[in-house]
Amino acid sequence: MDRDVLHNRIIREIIARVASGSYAVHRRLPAERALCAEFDVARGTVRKALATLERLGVVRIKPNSGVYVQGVASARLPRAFLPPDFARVDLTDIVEARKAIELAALRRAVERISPRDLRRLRVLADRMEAALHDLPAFLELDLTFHQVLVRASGNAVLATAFEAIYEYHRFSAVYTSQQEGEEAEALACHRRLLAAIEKGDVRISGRVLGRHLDAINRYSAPRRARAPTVRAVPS
Amino acid sequence: MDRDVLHNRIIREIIARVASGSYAVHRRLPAERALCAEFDVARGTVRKALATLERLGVVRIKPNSGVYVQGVASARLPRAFLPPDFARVDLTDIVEARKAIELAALRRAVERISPRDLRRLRVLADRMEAALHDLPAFLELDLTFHQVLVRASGNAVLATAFEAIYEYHRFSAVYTSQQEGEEAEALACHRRLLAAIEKGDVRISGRVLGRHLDAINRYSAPRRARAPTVRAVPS
DNA sequence: GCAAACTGGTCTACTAAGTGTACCAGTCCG
DNA sequence: CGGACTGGTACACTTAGTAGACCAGTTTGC
Repeated sequence: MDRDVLHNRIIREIIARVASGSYAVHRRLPAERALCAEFDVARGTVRKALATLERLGVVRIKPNSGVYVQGVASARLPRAFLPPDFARVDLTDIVEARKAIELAALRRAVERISPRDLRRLRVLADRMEAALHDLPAFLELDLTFHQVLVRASGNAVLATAFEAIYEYHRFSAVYTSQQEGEEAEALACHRRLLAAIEKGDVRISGRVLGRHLDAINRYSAPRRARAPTVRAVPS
Repeated sequence: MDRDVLHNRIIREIIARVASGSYAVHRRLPAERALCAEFDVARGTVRKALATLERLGVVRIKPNSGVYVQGVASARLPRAFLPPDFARVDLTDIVEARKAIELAALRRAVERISPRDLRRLRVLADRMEAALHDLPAFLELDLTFHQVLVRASGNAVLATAFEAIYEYHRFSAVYTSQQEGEEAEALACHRRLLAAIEKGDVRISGRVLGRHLDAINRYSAPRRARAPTVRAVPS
């Protein structure tokens, strides 16, 4: 029963944001005080996290100026800061698990989705369209879309399972090499899926979702398909 | 980002053990010092957890004698001590999620299970046979069997998802009313499943596992099929 | 170009959680 | 009946985290 200390959780969160691209390399992080507000945490706690992140080479701290992202690719990150067993996971594992959970959730969601959730999905699709040229934002909206869909199943157990593998999704940007233009196709998939759900069509919606998830495998850069650039070190 | 304090985790663990039947009602808990050793925690921490459990009505502390299980059925447990959204979960939700995850894992496991894991499963089946008349022990072995099976898939993402819903499994004893005799059938299922895996038969093993999980729904006491006896209270 | 706003760096006082050890007084069982 | 075991209590200590203040460089907007 080792304690999951607060500043370690912040470290993991920031690493995930860098890995997912939502904190871009060489850009400045939000100021310490802003991070405190976001995580609802004292400044000392954030500072402890940032100090560790600098030791790990994920960020560089410029006094009186800001904290700058160095990137996560070259860093050797202790296992504790990565999803469980990360070294042994590849993109197909993530897709396989997502398909298992999301397709099961979809079957229920098609029957019992609420008008409110349906509206939410539509709004998300619109926001994705607006974010077509901002990859990190697009990916985040994409994930949120899937999350809302799973919750719409009304099965809290499936939702818990989905949430548990959320970390892997965020890191999957590490494997993929999604290009401009592919977002458009992803968006179209979501629109088709949404339409099928609105019609209550289990078969079509299932097929669309399945193909959409399979497509993720195609984005993977072939040369390092099984070799993530983020390496875990023993400690 | 609220902190997950250590004594709360102990509270949850003990509640889960009571709910699953592994700590039987009216029986004595392990001594405080024994719990300390098991959880690798100081005595003050265990005592804090026990004090809360007594306030919740889950146990009764008899000074100089021991801590006795009162049961969890009549208790009103704060949400924080139950699996997420527990009030809205019924047995079919748990089975649905388990099927999604375990069947996906099985497909992989059939192809790539290691001799070591295969041996482990055989040992577990034997131990289940030995525990045929000790329901709590039997259920624990049952779960371990499924856990090993999922891990044998080699997909850490699926394993993470399975682990995340472990809490629900443990509480599913709350819903079920498994009787003597039904263990024998469950054991037979596991044996058949094992045989199919050894033959590398995806179809048969999948069908056996699917039916086995569906059978859980039949154990559910019909009169309170959707109404768990463990109630959550707002706080 | 300069002043205000903002940045990370430092310090202090405080609380809560958890460790580890020790000793007490009842209970239980061989 | 005595020793082992039980929960109850106290104490000194460490660590994590909170909350607030102030400093000295940077950045930025007027």
